[in-house]
Amino acid sequence: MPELTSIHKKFILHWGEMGTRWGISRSVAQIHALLYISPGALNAEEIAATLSIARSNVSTSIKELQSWGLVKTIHVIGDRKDRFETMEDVWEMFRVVMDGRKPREVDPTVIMLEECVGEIRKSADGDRYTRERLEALQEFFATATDWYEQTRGLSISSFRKLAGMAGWVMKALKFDRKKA
Amino acid sequence: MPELTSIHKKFILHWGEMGTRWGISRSVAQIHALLYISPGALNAEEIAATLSIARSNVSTSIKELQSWGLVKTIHVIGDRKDRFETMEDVWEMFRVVMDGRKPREVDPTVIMLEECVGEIRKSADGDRYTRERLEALQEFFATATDWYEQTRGLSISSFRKLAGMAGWVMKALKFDRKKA
DNA sequence: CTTATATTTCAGAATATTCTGAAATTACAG
DNA sequence: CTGTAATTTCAGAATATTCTGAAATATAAG
Repeated sequence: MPELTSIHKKFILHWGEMGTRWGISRSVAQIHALLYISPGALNAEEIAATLSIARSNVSTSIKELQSWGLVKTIHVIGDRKDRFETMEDVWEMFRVVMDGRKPREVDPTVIMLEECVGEIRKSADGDRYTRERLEALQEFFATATDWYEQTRGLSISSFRKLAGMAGWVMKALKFDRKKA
Repeated sequence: MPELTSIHKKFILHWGEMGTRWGISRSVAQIHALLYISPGALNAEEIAATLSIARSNVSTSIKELQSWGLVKTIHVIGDRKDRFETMEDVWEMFRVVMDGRKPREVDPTVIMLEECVGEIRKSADGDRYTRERLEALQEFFATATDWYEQTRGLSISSFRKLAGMAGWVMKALKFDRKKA
């Protein structure tokens, strides 16, 4: 990406703002956006120059993106600089992000809930209401996790089909309910 | 919630931290957690005292939770203070959050992508690569939105069934692929 | 080994966000 | 009306996060 067109800028800036809403720093999200629309891998200097951010910031941000599995390093013979690229497939990108967030956010929450519910069960007085609420949360996370595991491997086209089925199932269930 | 048990504290603190990772301020998330495990509606003073935060902070945070549709005001005769409660059903809670985030985050992104792709199509040179990448994003958002609309109304039990079907579909599709 | 190039680290500056407390506003009982 | 309780607003303090630039470290060519 030698020169950014106004469209490139628009996309990168928007992606950066979206990032901040999801707990991702502007630089990290902007770099990801830039790599996403770059036909070839870019080196750190290019990224820094294109986005007008410090070289060191690129280093740190790239490391974070790599830790998420979103960016890979490319080596080109005759070029000592590392080059970076991200995946083209949005669906894979989404899965990678989910896979990255689950162990950092979902798993610790599930553990916390288990610990809390476990303690309530042990105690004599047994805070009934809290227990019910936390168990409801546990069920939610169990369902969500289960669902994610079941669908993780689906291609985008399979997923589209599944969405169609979901609509059908929903209608059928509503019909059942009316009958009952 | 007159006195918080250690379990209550554990849950509230964890929920608060999770909030910060998802772009929700600690106070807002903690108040939500507190209301979630409170058997009855609480007034602002009680919330402030229980969580050791400023009364004004409660006011602002409650307003934010209300703007998301996560908290409702309850009036009790003989009590001039507003009381607040949140929904018990986690599934509904999730849907409300999704419904709240979609117009603020997904819709503007979809519009941005439409604008960008529209401009590329108009221009003579037509940045092929960028166009492909942005169209891929559009497809992703279209599928996700479609899927969400189809499943929005499902109960948690229907959703569990759907997850089972998804597993089945995935296997079937893998089988097809091998045959082809 | 020396030197040039590339990358990382990290202290502190810049920035952004959240929170507080005081003042203003609103709501309503008497 | 008047006075009191409740709520909201908002300027600035407190805090947290992000970013920069310089120094340290690593890498490899000559």
